[in-house]
This record gives sequence, structure tokens and C-alpha cells, in this order.
Amino acid sequence: MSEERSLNFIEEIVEEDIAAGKHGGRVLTRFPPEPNGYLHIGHAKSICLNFGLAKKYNGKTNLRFDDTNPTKEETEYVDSIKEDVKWLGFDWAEELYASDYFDKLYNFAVTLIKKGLAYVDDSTAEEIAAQKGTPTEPGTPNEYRSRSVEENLQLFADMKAGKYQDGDKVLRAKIDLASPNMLLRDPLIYRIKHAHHHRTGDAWCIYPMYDFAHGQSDAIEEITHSICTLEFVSHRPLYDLFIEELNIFPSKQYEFARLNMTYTVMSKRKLLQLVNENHVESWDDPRMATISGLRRRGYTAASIREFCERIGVAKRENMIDFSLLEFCIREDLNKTAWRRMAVLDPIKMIITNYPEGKTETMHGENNPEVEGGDGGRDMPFSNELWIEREDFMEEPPKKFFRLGVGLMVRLKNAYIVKCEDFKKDADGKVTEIYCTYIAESKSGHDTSGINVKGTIHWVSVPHAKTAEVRLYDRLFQVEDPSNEEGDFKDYINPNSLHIIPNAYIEADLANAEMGKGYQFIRKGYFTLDKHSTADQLVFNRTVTLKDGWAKKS
RNA sequence: UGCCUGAUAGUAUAAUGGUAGUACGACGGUUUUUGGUACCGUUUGUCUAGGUUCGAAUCCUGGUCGGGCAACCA
Repeated sequence: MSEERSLNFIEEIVEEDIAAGKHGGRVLTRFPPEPNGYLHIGHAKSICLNFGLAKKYNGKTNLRFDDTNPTKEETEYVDSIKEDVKWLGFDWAEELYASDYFDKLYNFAVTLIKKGLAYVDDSTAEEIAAQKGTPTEPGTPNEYRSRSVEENLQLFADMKAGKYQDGDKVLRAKIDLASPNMLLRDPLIYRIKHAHHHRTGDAWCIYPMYDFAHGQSDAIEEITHSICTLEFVSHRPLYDLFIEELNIFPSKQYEFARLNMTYTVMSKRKLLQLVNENHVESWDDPRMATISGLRRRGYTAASIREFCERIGVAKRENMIDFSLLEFCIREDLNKTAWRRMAVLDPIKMIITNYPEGKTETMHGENNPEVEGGDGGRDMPFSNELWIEREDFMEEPPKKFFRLGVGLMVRLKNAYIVKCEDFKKDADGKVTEIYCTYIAESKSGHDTSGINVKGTIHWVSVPHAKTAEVRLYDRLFQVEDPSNEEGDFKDYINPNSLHIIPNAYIEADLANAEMGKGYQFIRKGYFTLDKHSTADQLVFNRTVTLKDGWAKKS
């Protein structure tokens, strides 16, 4: 029973086009990253939109690398992008590159020159900028604008042949120097760059600009719906104009609002700075909003897809609460993550009436949300246990359902214990607490008739293993670091990473698998970090559990 | 001060001239061997001023506020 969901504005356009029989009802989208950085959660929105649309309307999606600027692009980025898209769960119809079309694009430029719609300009970048005018003043033509078609053809061929140095000449579209749209004031469409390209090597020394590559690439692939973000709205007249003048496939561009999220930054430039200036470990640092960072943090592809589904698609500037992403990952992991016990900040509990040296085997299910518990595992129990320091208070307030002298709790999957006493060191720090256990209260066989409000987690001291546990907090201290006074890096949270070198974990966790989510009961969801080894386990906390108690106090 | 865009609870998003709804958040409750989950309930909204209409979030006009545009970046 699928629920009726309302359409977003792009789905409406697609449905109208299909109903009108446009392109024979065919839908072909594309995801067109520039391989100059790693993908982030904002790209995930675009990926889900493009691939999701194609899937919904029986179409296909191409993965096209927009690699027209050789000085910024690298194969390393191509590889990471492909990995991330695949990991998110999408399959592209074809893997394509704008650089595959350099010959065609060159010929398109020649066509434009022949139509008298493009000219070679010898001006410097500064001169061109000055001649463009301002939003309120029209630009002024220069002497090069009136060059003959023959001369332009020759000069452009010479540019391609490598007769000029970088910056000596550019090819410009001849449109309208007085246009209120600055982009139409004779935009540059080809520039000289004697640079090595990650795919075409040194075959070319002239490269097309975005505006003379993107729309044409869409047309060459016969993309039906070219979806991009709002900052390209003012490029659309150019997109349409070139397609019309070149008489090629009429792809259409549609724009949606990019994703912004609280407490993080989303631009490749800023993410690159965080990496280069060592504010984070790498592009896949678990605090980064990159796909690889979220993956390493323990986010699942399904949770990111769900997030992208929930945030919607519209044209309004937006700022999504980080808590929505957290909701999505909790929702997923709650149903899939195996429950385990780990004590992050330990204090020793001694059960005074339990035989010293005795070991009992307790049993716990893997996941209570799954029918039958999804299997389970054994946990050794003894008279000495590690419990969480915060689960004991010398002077417990009312409604503190944990330990304090005279209070009782259930040890998860084991016995009910009553706190009798505790010991402090010279600094007043509690070092040990003493309890008695109720023998008839064993989990699953409880005949004690005692009901307790609280249940706490524990790990048997002689059986415990250790692991490094990394706890993360938001990377920035303010909701919108890009919009604050000064540099966005001034707002980095100095406490975004807290490392616990030796947490106590239950023995079974030695079998933890890379890529799998675990819930450390009452402490949150965790996953193995890529630096983890058999000798030195390292867990990342993906997200905490929702905590109604912490908020009140 | 030119052009392009947009404006619905705290945050997003729907309602396509006819009951302003949903999700997240927040708050309260029930259940619970995780203060988790699940379930139930409460809360808060159409930027503004006019106009058209039996009826306007929706159409029209003016204003206000936000975002984008003057890279040999994409």
C-alpha cells in the first residue's frame, strides 16, 4: 500500500512533459559533478533527485564529469565520486566526460563563428571586465568585436594550434553588451590553458567554459531534464541560446534550491580549507558533511536517501536542521543495529554477595525491534562489573532511576542489584560501589516480584575487552558559520572530537564487522573506524540516542 | 541602484480559487529489562497594504524582506 505523496515542482514538470508526449515520454537526467573535490550531502540531494526522477519515470541517468578546467581536476576525485554514487545505491546508465566532447565543442564554436556569433578577443582579463560595464551601465564594444568571420576562424584555429600563450586571446560569444543580464554581455566561451588534462592529456591547449560545455553536453547526450541549482538561473538564457543557434537537441534546464544544513559548511572550497589547514583529518573525517565522512561516521546510504526524500525539493532558500539527518540515521539503525554493551566512563561495581571467581553466562538479543531478537549473544557475568560513572550518584535527586545508596536497578539481561555502599579516594572521587544482588531476579527467570524503574548496562571486569571510542560533536558552534562576521573557521567547535582511549566493551564486540552499525545500549550508535585493527579496535559514535532525561536536567 | 529569483508553524514541505495539512523539533502522557523504540496528545503558520471574487496561501497592483548575477571557476 503505497502512500500518496504530493509531487515536487520538478516531478510536475516531468509528468506534464510525459503527458504531452515530449521526447516520446523518454526521461534522461544526468548528475554532472566537476571532479575537483569530494561529494558532500548537498550533492546527495542532487544525486537522489536526478536518479530518483529517472527511476520514478522509467528513465535513466548519466554520470557526467564536467571536466573542462584541467587545472582543478584530478582522477582521484573521479574515483571518489564514482565510489560515493555507487555507495549511495545508484547505477548510472553511462559514465561520460565533457572532455569526451572537446572535438564536437570545438566544431560548435566554429559554427558560431561562421554565423558571426563569436569573435576572438585579444584583450586582457582586466580590459574585458572593464568593458563589460556594471549592472546599471551597459558595456562598450572593443575593436576586436568587429573582426571578420575569416579572421576569427583563422585566429581560433591558431589558438587551438598552440600559437598563443595563456591569456593572449579568448573566444567570446557576440550577444549583447548592453544586456541587463551580465552573463549575456559577450561571455567568454573558450580560453587558452596550456595545462595537462586528466583525460585528454596535452591534446588540447584551449578549453571551453562552463556555459559553452554544459548545455551542449546535455544536448549531445539528449538529456531531457537538466537539473541544477539556483545559481544557474541566470545562465539559462545562455543555455537556451547556444542550443538554439547550434540547432541541437533541445535539453531544458530546471533549477532547485541547494541544500544548506545547520552547524556545517557545504562548499567544496570551504571543505578543502578544513582539510588543507588540518582542522579535520581528511575529506572523510567523520565530522565532515562529505558522503565519505558520513559513511565513515556510520551513516547508512538508506538514511541519507531518506533524508533527501524528507527535505523536499523547492526553489526557496533553505536551512535544514541537522536534527533531521540524525532522526533519519536513528530511525534506520534502530531497526538494524545489533545491541551491545560498552562502558565509556567506568566505575567498578562489586557484588558482595555473589561468589568471587564465579562466572555465569547471560544472554541478550541482538535487536529487540526484530521479531525473535535477530539472534543474540552470550555475556559473561561475575562479581565485579564496570558500570557507567553517571549511573551512580552520592546524593541522587528525586526521579533518578539509577544507583545511589539504597536504590535498586536492573543490570540489563542479568540481575537486580541494590546499592549498599561506596568508596571514595582522597580527592573525593568515587572509586568503587558495593551492591548486593537478588538471586531470584535473574533475567528471564525473575521470581522476585520486585519491579525497578531503571536498567543499566555493564561489562564484567575480568572478561571486558577494551577499545578506543571516538565521540563527535558538531564541527561548528554556530548554525550558519558562513553567515557570521569574519572567517567561518573562527566558529569551529574546539571540542568536536573527544577520544576515549580505553573504553570497556563486552567480549562479543571483538567480532564487530566493519561497516556494520552497533548500538551501545543507552550510549548511542557506533561503527568501526577504518583505522581499527584486530589489536586495537576503534569505534566512531555515529549519533547519540535521543535522551529525554539529559534535556530536563 | 539594473536584471533574475523567492517568501506558508522554530525548520522544511503540501494544499494548483473551496476545511491551511504532513514531517522533524519542542512540550506532556502511556508502554518498556535501553530515561531508547512504539503509541497517544498539545503547541505554533499563509511577509505587508490594497484590489478581483460568493469565496484568495493561491489571481492582480504596490511595498517590504531574503537569495543570486559584473571568475580566462563550475
